[in-house]
Amino acid sequence: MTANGARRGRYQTRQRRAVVRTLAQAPGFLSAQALHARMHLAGETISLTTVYRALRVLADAGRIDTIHDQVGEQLFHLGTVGRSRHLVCRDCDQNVPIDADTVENWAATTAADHGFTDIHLVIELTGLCPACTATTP
Amino acid sequence: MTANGARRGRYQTRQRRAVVRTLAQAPGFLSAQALHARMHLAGETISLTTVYRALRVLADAGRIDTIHDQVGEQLFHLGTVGRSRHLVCRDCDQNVPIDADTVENWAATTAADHGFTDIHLVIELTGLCPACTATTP
DNA sequence: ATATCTGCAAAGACTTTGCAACCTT
DNA sequence: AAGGTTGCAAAGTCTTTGCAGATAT
Repeated sequence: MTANGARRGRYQTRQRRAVVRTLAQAPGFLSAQALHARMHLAGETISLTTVYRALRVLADAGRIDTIHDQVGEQLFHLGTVGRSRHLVCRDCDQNVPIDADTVENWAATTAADHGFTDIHLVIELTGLCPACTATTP
Repeated sequence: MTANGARRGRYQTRQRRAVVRTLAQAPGFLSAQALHARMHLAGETISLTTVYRALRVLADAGRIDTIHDQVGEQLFHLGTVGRSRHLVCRDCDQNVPIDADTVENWAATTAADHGFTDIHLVIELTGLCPACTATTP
């Protein structure tokens, strides 16, 4: 949208390297705020603003996956293998990446059958993970 | 979270009826703000606060599906899991009911593979219909 | 009559933006 | 040197909450 968008992400900086490194060490998905907190604990010096900007650059470049938690907070995760989507636990937010080829093919086929183009599929699959299933009445 | 939660949704009010009615007439998913705007256009008098509260009541009661858009805004949709779904045109809102057995089976299988229970699947499939595809640059 | 709802304004949480100084190339 | 990047603070979204008055049952 902005002409400036194309120019972002050209320089390597201590902060951006740190963001990628921290993201790489994180187990699952992190919110921008959680990532920032984690970096601080690790002794990194970086502003929340910069974390957000770095994440946007990474997202624009397709280097990270993003999903949203139930409150609408964005969650980020490094390393995208294909267009993996996620299965999220409604209780503890634990999430598992899943292979969505089946649905995506279905979506593409279905849409094409009706002559629709420029398909966009939003899918949210939630449930209770094994642990929460056990502890829920 | 609040013990008060259980007491919500007991009274029928003009505003809540209007929320449900408007939601029922909407083609796909709407954000709280969009719903409020739509209601205003329709001549309804209701505050944004009340829209949010009504939506929460409906969501708590399981009467609406909620997902999140790409910016993290919550989107609501009356109706329900497991029913016939729709393919919606992003330009003209025209929608075609589609058979979602394939995805639903996929969802159930995938979730079960990971030990998840109480599965909830929300999908929104949009695109440009033949007519709009033709008239769009 | 009483518990629930509504609306306003204020507060909260997350994210983005303006701008001067600082770095990377 | 040139242009992207950073950090701070301020501003912007979307959403929730406190409270007094209005409303549903």
